[in-house]
Amino acid sequence: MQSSTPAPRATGRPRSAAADAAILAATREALVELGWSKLTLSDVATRAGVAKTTLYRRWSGKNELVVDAVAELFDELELPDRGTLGADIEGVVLQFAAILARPEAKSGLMAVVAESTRDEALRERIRASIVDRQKRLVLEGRSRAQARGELPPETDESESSRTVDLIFDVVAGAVVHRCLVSAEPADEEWVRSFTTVLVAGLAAAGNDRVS
Amino acid sequence: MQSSTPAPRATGRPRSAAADAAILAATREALVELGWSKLTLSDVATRAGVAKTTLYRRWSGKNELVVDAVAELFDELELPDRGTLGADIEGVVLQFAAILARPEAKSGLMAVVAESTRDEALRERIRASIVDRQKRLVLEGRSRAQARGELPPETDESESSRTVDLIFDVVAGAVVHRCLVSAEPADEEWVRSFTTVLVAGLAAAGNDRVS
Amino acid sequence: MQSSTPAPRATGRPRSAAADAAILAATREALVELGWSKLTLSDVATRAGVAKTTLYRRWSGKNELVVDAVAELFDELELPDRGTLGADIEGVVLQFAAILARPEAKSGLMAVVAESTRDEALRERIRASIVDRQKRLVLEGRSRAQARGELPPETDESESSRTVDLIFDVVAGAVVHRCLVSAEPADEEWVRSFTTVLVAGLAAAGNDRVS
Amino acid sequence: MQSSTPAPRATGRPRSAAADAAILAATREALVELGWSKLTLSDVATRAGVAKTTLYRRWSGKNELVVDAVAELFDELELPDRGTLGADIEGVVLQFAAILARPEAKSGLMAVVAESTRDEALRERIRASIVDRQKRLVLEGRSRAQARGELPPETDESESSRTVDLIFDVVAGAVVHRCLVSAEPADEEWVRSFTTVLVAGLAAAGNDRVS
DNA sequence: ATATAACCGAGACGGTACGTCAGGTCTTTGA
DNA sequence: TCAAAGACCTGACGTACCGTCTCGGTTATAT
Repeated sequence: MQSSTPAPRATGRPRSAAADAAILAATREALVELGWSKLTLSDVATRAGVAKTTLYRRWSGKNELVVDAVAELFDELELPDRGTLGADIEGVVLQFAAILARPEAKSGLMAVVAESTRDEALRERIRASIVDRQKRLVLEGRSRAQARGELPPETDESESSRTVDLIFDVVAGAVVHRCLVSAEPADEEWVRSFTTVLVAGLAAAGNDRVS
Repeated sequence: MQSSTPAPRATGRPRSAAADAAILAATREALVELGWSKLTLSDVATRAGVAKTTLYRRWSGKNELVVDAVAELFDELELPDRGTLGADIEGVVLQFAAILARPEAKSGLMAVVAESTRDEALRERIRASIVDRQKRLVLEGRSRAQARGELPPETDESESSRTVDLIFDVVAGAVVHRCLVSAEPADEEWVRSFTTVLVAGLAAAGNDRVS
Repeated sequence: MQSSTPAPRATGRPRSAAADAAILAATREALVELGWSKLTLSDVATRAGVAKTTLYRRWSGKNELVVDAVAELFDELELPDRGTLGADIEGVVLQFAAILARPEAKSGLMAVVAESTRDEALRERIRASIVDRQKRLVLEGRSRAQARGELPPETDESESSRTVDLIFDVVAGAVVHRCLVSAEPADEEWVRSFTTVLVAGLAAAGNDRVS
Repeated sequence: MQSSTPAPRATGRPRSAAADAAILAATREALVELGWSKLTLSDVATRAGVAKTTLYRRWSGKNELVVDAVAELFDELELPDRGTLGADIEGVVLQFAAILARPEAKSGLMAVVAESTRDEALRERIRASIVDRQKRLVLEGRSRAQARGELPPETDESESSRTVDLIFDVVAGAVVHRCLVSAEPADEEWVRSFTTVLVAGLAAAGNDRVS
């Protein structure tokens, strides 16, 4: 996850593979109990049964560690085929909201995003590990909708890319804002209202574009 | 701003009014230069030409201070009448994006939101100082649109409130996500695309509701 | 002991006087239990009931702290008047040996001397706090011996100073070597033998000089 | 030097003999550059082109290693026959002072002596490798002086042994104190003064004893 | 005018976490 | 079996910031 083994090193004791998993799990556990700002790397090391130096050998700091720990949470997202675009969106938004309801995601995600405003490398890491990784859901949803005839096929590639980005910003932004800032549950009712607006908007905007 | 002076205190030296402003300004300055995580209260006190104790006498900690410092930034938002609902939204969204482009807002806002996931009182403070305070823009925009006949009038009060919240989550969430997570500029092109989708969605959803 | 209050500081909370004494006592205690190399400043701070920062605010490091802690041990040396030069020397050498027999002196003194071989400032501190401070004993002993007619009066000042230094090197060096390197007790028998040689040597060398 | 290989080991790869010399030389080099307290075994291993494990296989720790590295320095001492007891002593004292002027001796010797105050085994190692090894010089000097008639022959064996120890403590102690504590050069003038006192003291004390 | 009371600056205080470093041990590949 | 490499755990390092406290001193109102 964190580094693609730049030098394969033929000699010396190899790094423990188990340590990585233990550290990430311990990080999530600490996020749940303490939140991001009270999470300390010493504590994570202790929970993982690992020395602090081992932790620093693999991650350069708290932010990078938390990104990796949180990123794993979002990999369980998937887009089940529910028959219509609206239903598909509702399904994935509910999953997304469920993940954001977990304290390790809430506290960790926003904190690293905040940090990333002053750290270009961190922003890239977040984008690579979390954001771009989940855009697959938008792409897949659109393909299905196009196959069903709910949305018109793509004509312009850069236009297509911009639309994916826009949808992602709207969906992810709205859900995050609902869950973290408004601090209201993104329950079925809210998700249905939101999806209604979104699908209608997409359809109208799509028709505008092609017409 | 911070607390409504529970006991008015008739005697003793009154608190310096100038100090409050100096501290908030120093806080924003420090946010620009250092970002949230490297901002220290000692440093803010020094910048403001004030003792640390003076600072702690007025704010209980870093989070509360930053909320107040950031909240002032959003008070300059206004909704100029541009003739149509879409143009009004575009105008306010551009203003919002301009504020979010400033480093003191970026770094500070997300950080306190992250902290608020584990601090109920802080969340309330954010809501009172920032979120609810700006919902006026949504309310005013809707009134104008209804007066122009772009949106149907309200019938159900709780339904109305839910819609305001939804719109706020969508607008604020999308812009924040665009600016901070995607880290792309919310320029006129993006804002136009976003507004198109939003207005179409609202119109369609509104028609659904009244029909 | 450590600093002669360069700036009397009119403002701010004054430093606790009790802390200094507690820290030096704790340092000696730790020297007894752990020895120099296993003594840690964290441990000293804990023993003294003081924060580590308080300790670092007053001493720049382990070496300086130990010098001050050990220096106090030697202040109890005195030169009782026993009637003859030889008896006076025996008396003070026995006292010196008694101090060197204490573990806090043994371990601490040699360690800081070793460190001082690479630290000019530390060497000066040792000289000022310990060595020069105890040369008073040599001076006083010589005065008495001269008053009794056991030694001839001084004629050349720089010669006089060199002689004091030589005697100090011989006395301190021999006792330290006996106690720490040879690790044999500097008991009455050894002290008598040593004093015999020294007094005879001084008398003969003195006679050489004046004759 | 360090241990007499208790089991000669008939099988497996034999230990590199060159490594021992390289390690001791690297240790002295590191003592010169860094001093005892900043010398690290990792660094010594790197300098010697050897793995840390190889080093630990041969020495149990830093102290033992430094004792062996320093001990070799003193083996070059010898007692040239200059015709009189005083001249012989002057010669060897000047050699001793020259060795102590070298940084690897200064820093290393005192440090291990300091450590030895809390480590019986280390004290024995120092005594065996350094102290007792150089007492040969005192013995040889006395023999010559007796042959020349400068000192009376021995009568009592234990008395003889005590005298050798006393002389060694006085000579070694004074020179060490002069060089390391007083930090003044043990130049020819100082050595002459010291020798004058010592020889006169020995002669007078010896006459006392036999008379 | 003179208490009284809360304010102010400065800075020391007891803590906690930081990120680094050295000490020794263990685990790998290779000679 | 030893050697080299390097990851491992432990624990101390010296620094920085936290939030509290103790000073000497300054403004206000309330007598």
